[in-house]
Parts: sequence; structure tokens; C-alpha cells
Amino acid sequence: MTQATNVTPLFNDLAKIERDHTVACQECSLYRLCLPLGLHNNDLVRLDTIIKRSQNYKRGHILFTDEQPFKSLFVVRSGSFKTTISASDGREQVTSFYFPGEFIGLDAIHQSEYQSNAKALESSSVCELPYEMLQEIGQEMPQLQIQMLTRLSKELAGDKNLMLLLGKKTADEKLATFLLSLSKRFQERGFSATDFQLSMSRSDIANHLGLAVETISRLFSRFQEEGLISIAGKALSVQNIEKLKQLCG
Amino acid sequence: MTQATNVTPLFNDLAKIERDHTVACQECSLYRLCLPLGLHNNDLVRLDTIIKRSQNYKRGHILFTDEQPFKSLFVVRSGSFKTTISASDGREQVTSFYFPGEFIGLDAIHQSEYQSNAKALESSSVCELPYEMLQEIGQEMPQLQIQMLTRLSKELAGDKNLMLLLGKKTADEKLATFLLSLSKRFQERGFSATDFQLSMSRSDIANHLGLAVETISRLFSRFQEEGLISIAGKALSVQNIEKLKQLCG
DNA sequence: CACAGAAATTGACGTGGATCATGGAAACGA
DNA sequence: TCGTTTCCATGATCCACGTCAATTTCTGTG
Repeated sequence: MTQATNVTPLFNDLAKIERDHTVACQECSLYRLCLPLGLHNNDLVRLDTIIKRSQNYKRGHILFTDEQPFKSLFVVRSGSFKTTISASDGREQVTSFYFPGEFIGLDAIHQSEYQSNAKALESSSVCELPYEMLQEIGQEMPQLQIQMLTRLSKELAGDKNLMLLLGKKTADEKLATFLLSLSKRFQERGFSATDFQLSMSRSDIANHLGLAVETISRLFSRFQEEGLISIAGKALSVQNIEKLKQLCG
Repeated sequence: MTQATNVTPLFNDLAKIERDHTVACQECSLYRLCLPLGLHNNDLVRLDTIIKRSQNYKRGHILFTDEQPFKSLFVVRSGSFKTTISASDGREQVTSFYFPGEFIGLDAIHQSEYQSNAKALESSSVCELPYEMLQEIGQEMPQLQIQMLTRLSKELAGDKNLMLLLGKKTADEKLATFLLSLSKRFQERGFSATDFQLSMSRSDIANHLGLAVETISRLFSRFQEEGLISIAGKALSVQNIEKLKQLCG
């Protein structure tokens, strides 16, 4: 029915390597996307000593909640995560999705507690960076500090764009923008820019984009009718990336 | 007509000191809100040498645009600024307002160009921090690095909350949340938490909150009728802060 | 002080997307 | 394997807020 049906599970190839929690930064295939980028070799070895590599987490595993004390940053090694923040009345906003090589928990650095909730969307693993230690070794590794600032700044810039999306874009534009952002991130990680699995539910997507689930469902159907994408369950295939780009505004 | 009519111009008192661009960090009344917090005295002196203190800018002055190369971060010394980002079709989103002691330009650190446009909302002045120099002296001042990370992280956390606001809150809740955020920031700066001047236009507020100007106008009127606030032009007086807090959700 | 342009208010009306409701299809635990 | 729960799709209806339009008020400038 669609060409997207038989895509390999998300990051399965990478996972073969990364799930093995003995693989050091030097041999990690995420190297060029991750924190160590730009570090000299002996610095890298030092960074390596403070990193705790997690076992595999199952879908639904909670990495941290906004009630727990902030101890560590996390880098996704395989799989994917979502973060949410909640209003006092229980309403939640999905603030971000995270893929391999991306940092989780940066918004907590200035506080003693995490500021959001992080949950695995599929089988996933992470590298844990105890923040105190990171700070300690950072004092003698300017490149590491710069990397940290760069990371934070990048996430900040991304969030500003999301504000533009949430505040000004129509439902069509929101979804198109979101799909292209996914596409780009998969491509950066060596996967197809056009065929991939959505690890998040429709309702996570809807929430993240400030829409109702029903609207996302309808949009997927319409985008498919219009030949922009073809979607079956979680398997997405982008059919007309140019038209999708035009839709972003 | 209202109690708010005769509030002193925004940050006028501070401005007497801060506008004088010879005042060093050590004597600056923003000290405890600003970057130098936690620095040792000789570090502070060193930081002081790289800071360029601007003359007074007029309302409407453009600090930078997203087309200019990124060279410096800015800290508001007096007055206030707004930042915007624009979609390809010209639509704009007001991403933040900045008050004395707050950093502008943090989202550009990872790029060679600024990522947004920054404009003065009233008579304002800034401290300019050339980023290269900041990085240089930062290598020998761990406290400075920590301060920078803290700043970035704080802005990030704020933006996540804004995403919650934009994605999930009703118009009432949005405005109430915004007013309380202003109130809090004025208080932190030693001003009244209940009586202050709005340095931004209705349309800036509307844009920032993802609403239409007309909606803001109507809300101001209704909030006034309901005894929550009293507003005359730019002069705002919060009459019932508790009720306002309940409204935030 | 007067005038022009911009900003703000207020009302009437329209609509994009939410909400409600239903049925089918996956995913999951026992 | 089954039964249960969660997820997804699609139609019918509704409403919060946007858009349009007409005035009024404010602001800046010669």
C-alpha cells in the first residue's frame, strides 16, 4: 500500500553499536553529532571516564521528572525521548523530541530540580553526564565549555523557532514544518530523509504543535490525498518534499 | 482616574546611574542581577576591561538584525528591548522582552549570524560583551563559564514555559501569565510589583502571546471591569494579584 | 499648537480548529 | 490466544478568537 511500510526500526543500525554500553566515545558512531566534537584526544579520554552508559530502556521509561533533583545531563545514544512540562492544573506541553546525539536536561542547569519530564518513546539508551563532574573537568577543557554553550544556544534557537510556529502558523504549516524538521534530523544521522518511522504518537505530535489529535489525523489523511506524503501507521514516506517546504511559510 | 497614572518612567532611577557609561561593574546597581555575580574581585576587574558601555539609544534603535554577523552579547543596562524572529513570508514573532540585567543574543552563540532582531522599546542602554574576548577570559574564570551556562539555561527554561503558554493556554490565561511575569521581573529589580509602565505596545504584547491586538484591548478592558487591574495607556496597576494568579492555570 | 500618522478601543461578523461522538485497528498483558 | 486498553480516523457541531470596519485617542514633529 505504501512504500514506507518496511522501513527498519528507528536507529536499529546505530543501536547495534550504541546499545553496547561499553563503546567509548572514541568509537561511537555518534561522534560527530555529539559533545566530544572538537576535543583533543586526551581530553576525550578524560570525558569518557565520567560518562555512565545506561542499559537499554523500554518504551515509556521515565528518565526524570520535574520533581527530581537535577544531577545529570543525558545524551541520547539510541532511540528517542520526549520532554514535557506541566501547568498547575495538569495540562501538559510536549516541549521537545530528542534523537541520538541530542542533549536532554539543559533547561535544568540553573536549578536544583529538573524543569521537565523526560520519557522514552521507544527502546532507547542514553549516556549520563553527572553535571558536577562535567563542570569540574570543564574547568580545564575550554573546548568542552564551548561545546556546552553551543549546545544550549542551539536548543535556544530551536525553541524560538518553535515559538514562531506555535504563535503564528496555521495547522498545515505546523505539520509541514514538523515533518521537515524530523526529515532533516534523520538525514543528519545518516538515515533516509524521506522514509522513516514516527516514534511518537499522533497525540504527542498534536500536543507539541498546539493542535488537537483529530486535526493531526485529518491533516495526515489530507496530505496523503494531496500526494505530499504517504503514511501507514507509524511509517512515513515523504513524496513531495518541495511542496512540503513551500507549505512551511 | 487610575492610581497608575503617575508612575515614574520605567527604570528612571536606575537610569540615572546606568546611563552614565563610565560606571564600572563594581558600582553598578544591577550587580546582583547581572553576569558578574559570583566573580572574585580581580576577575571582575578583568571582565570590566572587555565591556563596552553604550551611549543612550532612542526608542526604536536596532541593536542587531538577523542578517548581521554575531560579534557580541548584550546586557540591558537601562530601558527595555524586544527580540523578534521572522518567517520567510514576513510574519514575525516577538520572542522575548528584555529588562535591565538580562542577556540579549544568547541564541546566536552557535552561529556566525544573529538569529533574531533586537530593538529598543524606549530610551535604553546596554553593556556590550564581545564574544571572542568573553570566551578568552572565560577560559581562566570557571565562575564566568558557570554564569554563562546558568543564564542560557534560565532563558531556555523560560522559553519552555512560553511554549506551554502558546500551545495550551486561553487568551485570559495568556495575558494573566504575561502580566505576572512582568510584575515579578519589576519586583526583582526593586520596583513596585503592582504599579508599572508597559514599555511595549499592545500589538507587541498580542504578537508575543499569539493573539490579535483587538483581543488584548478587549482583555485589558474586561480585566479592568472585573477589578483585576486598572490601566490607562501604558500605565498599569495590578489591583488583585491573587485573582490574577488563579487565572494563570 | 496644530496636524498627520500611529496606536488603541469597540462592535459586528466569520472561521479554523476544538470538542464531542462513534467505530475500527493496533498494541499489550495475562 | 484472547480480552482489554490505547490509538487512530472521520463525521457533525460549536465556539474562542481572528478579521474587518469605524472611531477615538495618543504621539511626535514642524
